[in-house]
Amino acid sequence: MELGKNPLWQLLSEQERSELVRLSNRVNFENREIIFRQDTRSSHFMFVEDGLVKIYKSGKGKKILTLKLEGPGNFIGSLSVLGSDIHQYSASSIGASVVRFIDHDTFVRILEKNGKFALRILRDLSREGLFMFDRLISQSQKQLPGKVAEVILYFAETIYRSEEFEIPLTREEMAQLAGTTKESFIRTLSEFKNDKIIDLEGKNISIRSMKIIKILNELG
Amino acid sequence: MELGKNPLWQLLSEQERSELVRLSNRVNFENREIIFRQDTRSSHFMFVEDGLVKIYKSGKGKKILTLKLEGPGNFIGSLSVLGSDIHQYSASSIGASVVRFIDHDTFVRILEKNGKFALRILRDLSREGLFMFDRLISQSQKQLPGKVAEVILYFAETIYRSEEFEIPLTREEMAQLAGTTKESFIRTLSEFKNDKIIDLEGKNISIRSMKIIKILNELG
DNA sequence: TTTAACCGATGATATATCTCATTGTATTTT
DNA sequence: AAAATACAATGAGATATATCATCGGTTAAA
Repeated sequence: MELGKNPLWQLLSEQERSELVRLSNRVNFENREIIFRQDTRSSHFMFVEDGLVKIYKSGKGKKILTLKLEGPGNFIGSLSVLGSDIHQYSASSIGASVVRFIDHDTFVRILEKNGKFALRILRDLSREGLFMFDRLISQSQKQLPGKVAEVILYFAETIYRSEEFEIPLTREEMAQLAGTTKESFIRTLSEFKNDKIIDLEGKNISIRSMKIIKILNELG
Repeated sequence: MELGKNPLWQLLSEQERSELVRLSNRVNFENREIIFRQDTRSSHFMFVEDGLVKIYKSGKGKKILTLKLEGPGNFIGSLSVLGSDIHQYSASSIGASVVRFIDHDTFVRILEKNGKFALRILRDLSREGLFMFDRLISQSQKQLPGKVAEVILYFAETIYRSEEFEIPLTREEMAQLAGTTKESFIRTLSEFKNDKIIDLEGKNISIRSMKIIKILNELG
């Protein structure tokens, strides 16, 4: 997802776009490499051009909560860059990824000059915020089967758009995405398997009854 | 907090401001009156000019989660207006309040034309998003004493800026703000009272040991 | 190659919090 | 003024999930 191939960038003038390219740079990340770390200064807007990125927040103790996975064509960390000087969460690469780092001042200058573009970013950010709210509310209100079903559905519908996929995360990371412990997550996954709701073999999941998954997700 | 007295509006030209005033209207709400309801169409930007407004989301069953209370000088529901056509949560008045309703198209037109203003809104929205994330994460990770301490601190520091205040909510509403049940909330409040962390008399709370409250809030 | 660390899985136990029930008081409705 | 509803408080019991422990298998390090 090169800069320029995304409809988002169509809102920029040729000059703005070239300025953006000139004053930004692409960075390659390997599996599990950290892209930015919570509590450090946020100085750049970041745009995922390729790969998959994990956005997570570390709480008290060693508790980690994964907020979302972000694929190509999306900004990461914008909320922190705009709303705070300090990153409020961390990001790391899942597999190899490519991220474009855009200088803060450059981007802000363009936002100020180009209202249509700013409005577009505003809408994207709002949608992202609403999505995260729903996820966090799920984590505080749903119980285990609902949480696990939600994670499975997240991979099936949002990330891979397929009912069969290989998860690039460990069980513990999946648990962090669901807002529970790895033991509880594993147990519930096993129950899903025993109940023939999914096929499970290592990191490969195949949904056998999308209907039940959806019901569990809805019911909580 | 009249429109025009807020630094936010200084970013608008005289013409833009008068257009905004002309195409918007102030509405008075009484105690517990609903301002907008989840799952209805979101057509207006709303700006709290006076009073206090409760933002909440109803989940499965009759579970309600209160996201935040919003006072004068703040927008409500912008996330939904920008990121969705449908309100993703509800708002109701706590006590009497005054809300300015701003026509969607008018506001968007100004946002598009005035990048500085759009950027300002973008920053406000980001800050608001980050704040809500923290609250929701608290609700999913903290346990009772931490949750209750957080709510007390919220009133003391954000809403009233005083260590002594009268809460305009019932115990049940406070519980919804903490993300727990009314029984659990009441019990924990009583413990705080017995442990002489707070003085409690009906809806009047006075913090006796801010230090302990803060520790409980931090520790979760 | 041996050792160590990580990962997935499962059992036993502990515990925090929800649910249900009751009671008194305050507030609102009739 | 009486009845009905809402609210605050507290107890007993149920339950979901976290925590702790273990164990085989795999991967990475020494």
